[in-house]
Amino acid sequence: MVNTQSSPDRRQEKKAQSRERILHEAAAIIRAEGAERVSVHSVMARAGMTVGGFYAHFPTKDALLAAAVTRMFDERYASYLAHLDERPAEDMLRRLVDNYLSLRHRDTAERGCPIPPLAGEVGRLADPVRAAFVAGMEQLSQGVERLLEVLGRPEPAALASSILAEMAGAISLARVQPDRAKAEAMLTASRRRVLERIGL
Amino acid sequence: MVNTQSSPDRRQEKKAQSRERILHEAAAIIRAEGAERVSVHSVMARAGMTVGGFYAHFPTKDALLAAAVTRMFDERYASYLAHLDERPAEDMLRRLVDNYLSLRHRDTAERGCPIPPLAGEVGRLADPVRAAFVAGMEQLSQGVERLLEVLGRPEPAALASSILAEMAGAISLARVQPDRAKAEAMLTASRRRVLERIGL
DNA sequence: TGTACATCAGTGAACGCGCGTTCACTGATGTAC
DNA sequence: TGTACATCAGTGAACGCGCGTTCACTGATGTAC
Repeated sequence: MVNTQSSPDRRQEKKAQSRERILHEAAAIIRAEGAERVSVHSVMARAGMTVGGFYAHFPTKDALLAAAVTRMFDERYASYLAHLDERPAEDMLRRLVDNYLSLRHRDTAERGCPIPPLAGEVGRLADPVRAAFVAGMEQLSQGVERLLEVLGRPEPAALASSILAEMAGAISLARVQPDRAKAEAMLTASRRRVLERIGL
Repeated sequence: MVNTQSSPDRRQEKKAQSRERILHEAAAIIRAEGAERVSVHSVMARAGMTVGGFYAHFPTKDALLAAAVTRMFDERYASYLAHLDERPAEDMLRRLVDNYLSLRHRDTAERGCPIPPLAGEVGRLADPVRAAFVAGMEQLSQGVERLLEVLGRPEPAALASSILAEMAGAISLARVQPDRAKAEAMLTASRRRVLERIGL
């Protein structure tokens, strides 16, 4: 009965796809170059459109940034956090730490964790952007806390916070260090100590 | 014999003072708002001058940023690093960690450590700026390593790197968190664990 | 000591450029009959 | 099925603004004699 050939809103669907592309490109720029490097022109060009069309999707640039930050956390962690209990807590934590503190993560910022590139500058951005960031960060922290709780570690919330701080700091500093061997040494130093602190 | 009233170069001295003011203001802006927020106009206005005069002191804005980054590390750590051996290594380390992971440090970014506000964006700045940052960071890391060595801790370089990553990450995340109590909990969590890992 | 000239730190207007946002428009898609 | 009109996602020029840098200038300080 439903007309799929030319449904009531094929136009609406097209628009939703455009919005997705804008969000995706904004997220990639933020991760690779920081939120202050996102310009309406650059995002729209990467999404295959021109500047004027932007305002059919978002009321302001800040609204885009807030939506993009939420999207970034979802892209990287929503699936992980939704399936916390499907494998042993040890495996889940080891996977997180090994992926995070890897040269691969250092070298592919445009698909990496949103925290390191944003931590320094998000405090200066509009409130909704900051709020989106804090919400994503707390969700991740609570997920780690839950895994540590399952393992029976004491003070799981404090340990989760401490570990997240070290991981985010280590990736930031490893990305600044142009000497690849030194960067790897930093990541290895943190990876071993984080795993040890978790008890793995 | 030396004429102090109107010495050969009182003008040169005045100019040096202007340069100091420019550097100091640039450093304050970087720490409080990030390097991308430094504009020639804003720095000169804060230093009590106008834009055009800037180029009597620095050839480009990037040259200012590089000099300001070096200055920031010197202001905060040169004296500390020069007197590493004057007090027990335990005291020196405890002082560093307690000062670093404090609400006070979180709330006074404009006089704080250069690493947290710069870690995320220095990779996108000009090479000399990044080089100045890496040099400052490595000096601090080597200072901590030396103190850990004195205490006989195993793998002091790796432990220094790991601790620095956690401290920088924790301050960044605590600054993003608008809830002061939550921020304090994060700092306390990291402070206790860092001190424990050092063996204090 | 007094005068004439040289120096140069700092001024402020101007440049070309990229920014976020606005707006009159176009043209493909959707609806009404 | 065919035609006339409505909708609206996206275009691209324009706006006012702040940016880094340049440059002709000013006027206080320094030097020469």
